Amino acid sequence: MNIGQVAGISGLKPTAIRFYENVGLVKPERLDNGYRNYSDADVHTLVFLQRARSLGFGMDDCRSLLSLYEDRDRASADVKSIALEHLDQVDRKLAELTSLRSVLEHLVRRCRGDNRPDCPILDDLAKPSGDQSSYQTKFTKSGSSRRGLLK
Amino acid sequence: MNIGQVAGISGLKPTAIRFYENVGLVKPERLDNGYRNYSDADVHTLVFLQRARSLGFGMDDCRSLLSLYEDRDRASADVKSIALEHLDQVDRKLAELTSLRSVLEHLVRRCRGDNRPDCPILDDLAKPSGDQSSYQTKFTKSGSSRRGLLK
DNA sequence: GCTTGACCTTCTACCGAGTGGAAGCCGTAT
DNA sequence: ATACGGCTTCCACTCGGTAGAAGGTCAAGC
Repeated sequence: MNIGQVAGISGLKPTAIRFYENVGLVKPERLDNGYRNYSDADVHTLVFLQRARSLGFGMDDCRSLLSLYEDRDRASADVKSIALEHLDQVDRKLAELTSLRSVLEHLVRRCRGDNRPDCPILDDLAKPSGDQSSYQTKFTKSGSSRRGLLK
Repeated sequence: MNIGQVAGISGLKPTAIRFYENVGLVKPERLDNGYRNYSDADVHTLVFLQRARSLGFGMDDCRSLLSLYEDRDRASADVKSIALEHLDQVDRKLAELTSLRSVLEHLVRRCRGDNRPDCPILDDLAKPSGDQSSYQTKFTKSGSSRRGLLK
C-alpha cells in the first residue's frame, strides 16, 4: 500500500507519515521504484499513532504506548500510568486555561467596545498588580542596588 | 536600568527580553559599554507584554495591543475585538481539551492497571472506530483503486 | 594590581509536531 | 509526447522562547 492510500485510511497526511518514519516509529518496505510500501501492520501502527496523538499523547508517550501494545507480556499498569500522567497534564492545562479564561471574560465584559479610547482591558494589561508608581521610583532611585539578588 | 533589573521587575527572563527586542517589540538605548539601558517606558512595555502573554495573547496580538495602548485615538472596540477573538480561541481549546479529557478519563477508569496485559486503553487506541476487519480487506483487495479520490 | 564572580554581550542550536515548497522521478492516460 | 498526479528527498519555517558557548565588563576583596 502506498503512502497516499495509507493517508486516506489513517487520516494522517503523507508528510506526517514520513515524519513518523523519520523519527523511527514506522519502517515501511520500499518498492523497486523507491516508493514506500506499507504492510497491514504498518497501517495498524499509523492508525494507532493517529488515535494516540488525537488524544493528546506526546511522541514519547506514543513510542511507549506502541511498544507496550506490541509487548504481549506488558502489565496494564504501565499503560495506565502513562495515561494517568497525561490525564493529569491535561487537567493542569485545563485549570490554567479556565483561570485565564475567567480573567479574559471579566475584562471583555467590562469593556464598552465603542469608539472611545478608554478601555479596562488595556488598563489591566498596563497595571498588572494595581500599581500606579513609577518603576524608577520603586526600584532604582532608592539606594540599594539589586546586584546579587538575582541568581 | 539594565536587563537583569528589568527581568526582576517584569518577571521575564533576560533571554525573553532580548527576544522581544529581536522581534522589534522594545528598543532600549545602549550604554557605552554595549549594555542595554531600559527607560521607564521600556519597562512599562515589557510589563505589559508579560501580562498580555500570561493571558495567552500571541505575539501578533501583543503587537496590536501595544500599538493600541500607545494610540490615544484608539477605539476600545478594536481592543475588545482582539480580546473577544482570543477568548473564542481559548474556548475552542477548552472544548477540545474537555472532550479529550473525558475520553481519557473513561479509558483510565476502565483499565484495571494490574500486571496483566489486557488493557482497554490499548484496545481503544488500536481500534478507533470499533473496526475489526483488516485494512487490506477493506481498502485494497476489493477492486476500485483510490486513485484520484485524494485531493 | 589582580583575581573572582556576577553580570552583560552575541551567536547558534534546539524544543514539538509537524507543514510547505522546490526540484525531480514514476506511471499512466490521452 | 506530454500532461497530470503521485511519489521521492531535502531544506526552511512555524511559535515563543530556552540553553549553551565564547567572550567583554564591572565592582568587591585581597
